[in-house]
Amino acid sequence: MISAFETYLHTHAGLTGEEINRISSAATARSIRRNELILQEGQVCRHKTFLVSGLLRTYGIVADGSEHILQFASENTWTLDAESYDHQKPTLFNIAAVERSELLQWTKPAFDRLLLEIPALKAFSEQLIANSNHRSRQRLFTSLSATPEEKYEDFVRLFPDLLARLPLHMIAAYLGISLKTLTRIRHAQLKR
Amino acid sequence: MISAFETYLHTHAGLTGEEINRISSAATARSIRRNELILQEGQVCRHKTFLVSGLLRTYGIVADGSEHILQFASENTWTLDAESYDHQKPTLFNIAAVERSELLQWTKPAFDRLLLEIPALKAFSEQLIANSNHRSRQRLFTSLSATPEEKYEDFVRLFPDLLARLPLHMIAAYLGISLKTLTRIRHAQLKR
DNA sequence: CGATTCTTTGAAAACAGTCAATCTGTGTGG
DNA sequence: CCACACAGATTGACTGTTTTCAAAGAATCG
Repeated sequence: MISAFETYLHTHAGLTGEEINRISSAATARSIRRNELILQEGQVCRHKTFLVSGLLRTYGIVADGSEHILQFASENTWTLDAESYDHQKPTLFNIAAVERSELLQWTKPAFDRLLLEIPALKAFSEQLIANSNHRSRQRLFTSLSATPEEKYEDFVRLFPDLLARLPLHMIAAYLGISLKTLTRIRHAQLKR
Repeated sequence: MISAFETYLHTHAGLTGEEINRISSAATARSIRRNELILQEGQVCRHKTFLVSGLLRTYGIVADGSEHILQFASENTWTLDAESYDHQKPTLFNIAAVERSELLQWTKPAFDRLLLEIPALKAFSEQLIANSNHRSRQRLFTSLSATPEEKYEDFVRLFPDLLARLPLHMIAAYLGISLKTLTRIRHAQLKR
């Protein structure tokens, strides 16, 4: 489990073996079951999480009880609620496992220390943040401008691998459309 | 015009006078008229821009010709297309003046040098990026979960000062609703 | 002051959402 | 190993809202 992470760091961040060891050994491994929460509304996000295997979703619940999904995270990606983590204040969102998942986690003090000690990790981190912002900006634009059908096609294009792993109601909650509309779209596409 | 910027840096970034001078003197001042573009789809975003006065909007145009607004920037805020700026590649968006505006601009090489030379500026920069990400995540969530009426109320709450400065069709393009719906909402609220 | 831009309104059509029932497949516990 | 329960998917009928198209009046910019 650690080794999958080390391979990831090696190929994506270009760190030295010694640096990678330092980062790995500061992590705690953890395994969670389907539907288990790693962050709950009202709590403070105390860890940075790397997903070795499995699938997580970040979602919020509004007044009428409906769930809306901000993000999916799958193998070899990171997840957290940045706002809550950065300022160590209560979050508005939840992070839960869609599938049984294997995680590595760092507390904020531990990771902050690593960032100071390892400039290349800091640089890699900034790059990840920039990517994540870019994606969220892109998604906001789609959310503003696309029809439900285009949103679905976009999703299929961007996350072909997630399609089979997610129940449709979660895809609908991610796209901001109703489950009914999503089934209608899929039905219409079969005819093509 | 420079002095308004220096006051801003002084109160928000906590830099020394010498650092502030260095930053100011690397900037180019520029004044633009209503509807003038400072970035156009297909171009590379070559500058980081600070808005001394006025109002800008960042928008994209989709296949059917409709305009969707990602962001407004007003006095004492920064604007650019980060994706295009970071990688110096063509942008998908446009940035145009809603009102006559006064800008300060830095080229990427110039600003990158400042970031290296002035660690406090780097830190301040990271903070601005984090804030902007947080806002865009928040907005994505609203866009997914709120009704048109809630979106409008949110906008009024967040940007009370912009309300009178923007034509309604731009507010609608920002909220992702039709102009007709926006007028309906406003009409309904008068009755309360 | 003239021209453009902006706002409001109406009528009609399109679309997505809600509610409710049924069907399917999967997995768990007996 | 089977039966049952449960989560997920699909469908139908209906409702309500939003959009589209179009026109006219109001306000604002240059």
